[in-house]
Amino acid sequence: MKTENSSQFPTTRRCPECGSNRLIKDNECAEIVCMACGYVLVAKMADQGPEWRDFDAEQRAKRERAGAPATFTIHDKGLSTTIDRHDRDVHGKRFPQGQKAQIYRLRKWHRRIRVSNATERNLAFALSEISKIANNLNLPRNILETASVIYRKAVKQRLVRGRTIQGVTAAAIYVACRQCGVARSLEDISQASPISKKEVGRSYRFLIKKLHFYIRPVKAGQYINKFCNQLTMQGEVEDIAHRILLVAKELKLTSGRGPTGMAAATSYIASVLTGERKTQREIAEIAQVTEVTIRNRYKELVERLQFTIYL
DNA sequence: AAGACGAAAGTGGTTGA
DNA sequence: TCAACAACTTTCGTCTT
Repeated sequence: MKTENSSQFPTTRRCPECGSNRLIKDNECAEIVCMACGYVLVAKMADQGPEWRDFDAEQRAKRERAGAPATFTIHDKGLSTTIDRHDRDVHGKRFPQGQKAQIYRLRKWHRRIRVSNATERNLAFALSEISKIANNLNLPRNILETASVIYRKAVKQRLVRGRTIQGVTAAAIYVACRQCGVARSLEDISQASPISKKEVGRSYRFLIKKLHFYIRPVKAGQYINKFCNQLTMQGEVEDIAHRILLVAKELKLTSGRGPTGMAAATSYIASVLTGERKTQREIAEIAQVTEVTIRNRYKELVERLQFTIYL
């Protein structure tokens, strides 16, 4: 089972499958997984903690002082002041009649000004869209924040002009996933939004080009984590799949091959080797590749690995 | 009957002229 | 812009368990 970037999940919850309380939160895959049997309690969870961390009491005091953490997911970064509805001053005294009307007018204009110009309206709409998609995919908070920052950059550089806000928001989410190493495909994103896969891809390429982002290709290893979890396979299977992948890399069998196909094939071999057999179809469905691709990778691997496998 | 295998033709993306 | 190309998909018949 993966350990780096994973943390013991501090909870009294137990695995419904085996009853173990050894649950880990895998931030990379955004999942809560049982260490004992590999059961996925929450596939694609939402991170509910604050996005800042404190390392000592002093830091905590400093940060808590400011109230809610500043967030990029609300168009004014959540820092807006509102004039409340109770017609009382700071001392709790009621306003005199004349002042009441004045306060009412102030409140009205304040509300109007908050979402005033076109850019602000655009942001307000887009950021709610981002939240919607992230919620649909149950993505952790940091992805939401990252996507929001990316969208703000896009707006700032006037990149949204001429394309749909929803298209750009979907692309921003995808960029955020890639940047944070969370394996989510264009397909996943397009299913969680009203945008087609093609359009998300187009906006994505446009964004990384204009914003000069460098996105590392998704590693097959990230997909192994995802697939093994979704197939609820033992940690051991995942571990063996990783080892097979490592050998495959050394033998230069991975270059030019799709990472999903590679991950699917290694997961398949690992499942066969451990006796926890999954069918090619099952894996193909999760990995969104065809059985034929799994077979092709599998064939190449077995041909070259038969003398190197020492599992 | 389900799963695995593989051939053949088709598709979409990348690369280089 | 276009052709060549490799990877991948779809389809379908056959073999194996």
